[in-house]
Amino acid sequence: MDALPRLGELESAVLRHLWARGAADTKAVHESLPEARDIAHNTVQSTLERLHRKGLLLREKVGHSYRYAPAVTMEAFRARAIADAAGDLRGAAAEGVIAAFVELAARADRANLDRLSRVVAEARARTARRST
Amino acid sequence: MDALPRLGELESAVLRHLWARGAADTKAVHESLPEARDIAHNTVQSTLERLHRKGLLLREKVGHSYRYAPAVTMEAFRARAIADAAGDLRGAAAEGVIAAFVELAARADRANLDRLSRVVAEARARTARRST
DNA sequence: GAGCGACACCGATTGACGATCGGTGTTTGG
DNA sequence: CCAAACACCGATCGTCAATCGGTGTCGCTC
Repeated sequence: MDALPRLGELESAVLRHLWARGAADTKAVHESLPEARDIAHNTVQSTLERLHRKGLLLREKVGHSYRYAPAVTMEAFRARAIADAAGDLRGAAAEGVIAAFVELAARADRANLDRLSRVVAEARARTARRST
Repeated sequence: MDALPRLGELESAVLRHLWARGAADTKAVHESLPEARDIAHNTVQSTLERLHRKGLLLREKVGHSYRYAPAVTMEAFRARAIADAAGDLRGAAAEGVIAAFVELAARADRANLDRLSRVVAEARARTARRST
């Protein structure tokens, strides 16, 4: 699992759009971009290509144009971004990072403490079953 | 709390060094850099200046040179980086991000499940006390 | 089957920004 | 007062995203 490539503004916007609305071709993406962005069709296409080259989009020929779809879910992407930001998660070094994350999550939404408990329990159950 | 500025390779290395060894002047930082990095004194100085401009380093005149020190702790920096990477952690959107993070942490080190449980419990205790 | 329209692909340009120094001026210690 | 040490300015280079224009190709329509 490589580190995530750096994304530009437009790249992020396009990716967000595809996560929100699912697969789309260049034209659809172009038209759905905020009016503020007065961009040529070509520019959007270049961006889709770049994201495809970076492995963040899958594409499939439909008719004679391409249909692009996210190669990773938004959740997986976020998780990798967090992992990159967090650095080493092994050993004692993980302690501070985990504390920081829990603190942040809890501050954003108290319900996240419950979500964390539940998810941790599920992960434990899964691991236990696998190791049985 | 602004978003963190993007850091280059050398910038990160310098910052890491200052976190590890504490405050230092240009010469000390330069000399402590990996031998592999055959860099001019000037280059290190420019980098220190850039980090200072970005608000990541404090500096104080000592004699006629500067002594640089981190403006934020490594933990605080990491926490902000994670916050930037995680995006919205409120409401249902948090669910996936949390699941992804736990999955990642558990895969890196099984002990992280225990760390998570403990940290979550502590956070809960803290919150409960505060809201009492 | 020729022509047109829709697209993809390639290459060029521009603008940020980090890395890297050289040169110049100033400050400090002897 | 002089020389070494150092900060600061400005220039260059490399990388990379954003942005298009031009060209080639494929499919559909008379």
